[in-house]
Amino acid sequence: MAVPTSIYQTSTGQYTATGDMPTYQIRAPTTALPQGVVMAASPGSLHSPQQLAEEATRKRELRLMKNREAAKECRRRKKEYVKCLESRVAVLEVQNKKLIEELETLKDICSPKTD
DNA sequence: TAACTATAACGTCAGTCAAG
DNA sequence: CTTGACTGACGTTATAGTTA
Repeated sequence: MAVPTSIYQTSTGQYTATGDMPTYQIRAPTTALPQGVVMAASPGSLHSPQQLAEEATRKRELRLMKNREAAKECRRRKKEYVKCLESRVAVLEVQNKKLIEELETLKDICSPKTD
C-alpha cells in the first residue's frame, strides 16, 4: 500500500511555508544518544542464541526509543508549521480586506456620476 | 457526581527517502 | 543494497468540558 507523501513536505523532509514566512529546515543529524543508552558489544563477540536474542532485544529497544523521540520532534515541528500557516492566513485575510476596501474606493472615484 | 464526549499527546508500526 | 531519519496512520491514555 502506498503511503501518500505529505503536501507540505519537501523532498528532503522539511516543512516549508511559501511566501514571506520562514522556511523550516531544522532537520539536524542526531548524534547524541539519550541518557541511559548502552552501546552494543561488537558483533564479533556474540555467539550463543541467548546472546543473539539479547542483542536483538537491545536493538529493538534502542530503535523504539529513537523513534519515540523522533515522533515527538516530528509533532513539535508540525505544530509549529501549522501555527505558522495560521498566522499567515490571518495576515492574508487582513491584506485581502484592505484590498477590497481600496477597490471599492477606487470604484467610487472612477464611476460616472448619475444625477 | 458518574457517564459521556472531544481533544491533545503519546508510542508503535510501516512505509518512503536519501546517504553511504 | 543497507541503514537511519522522518512521518502518516492507528490505537491508547490523560485531561477538560458537558450533560443527565
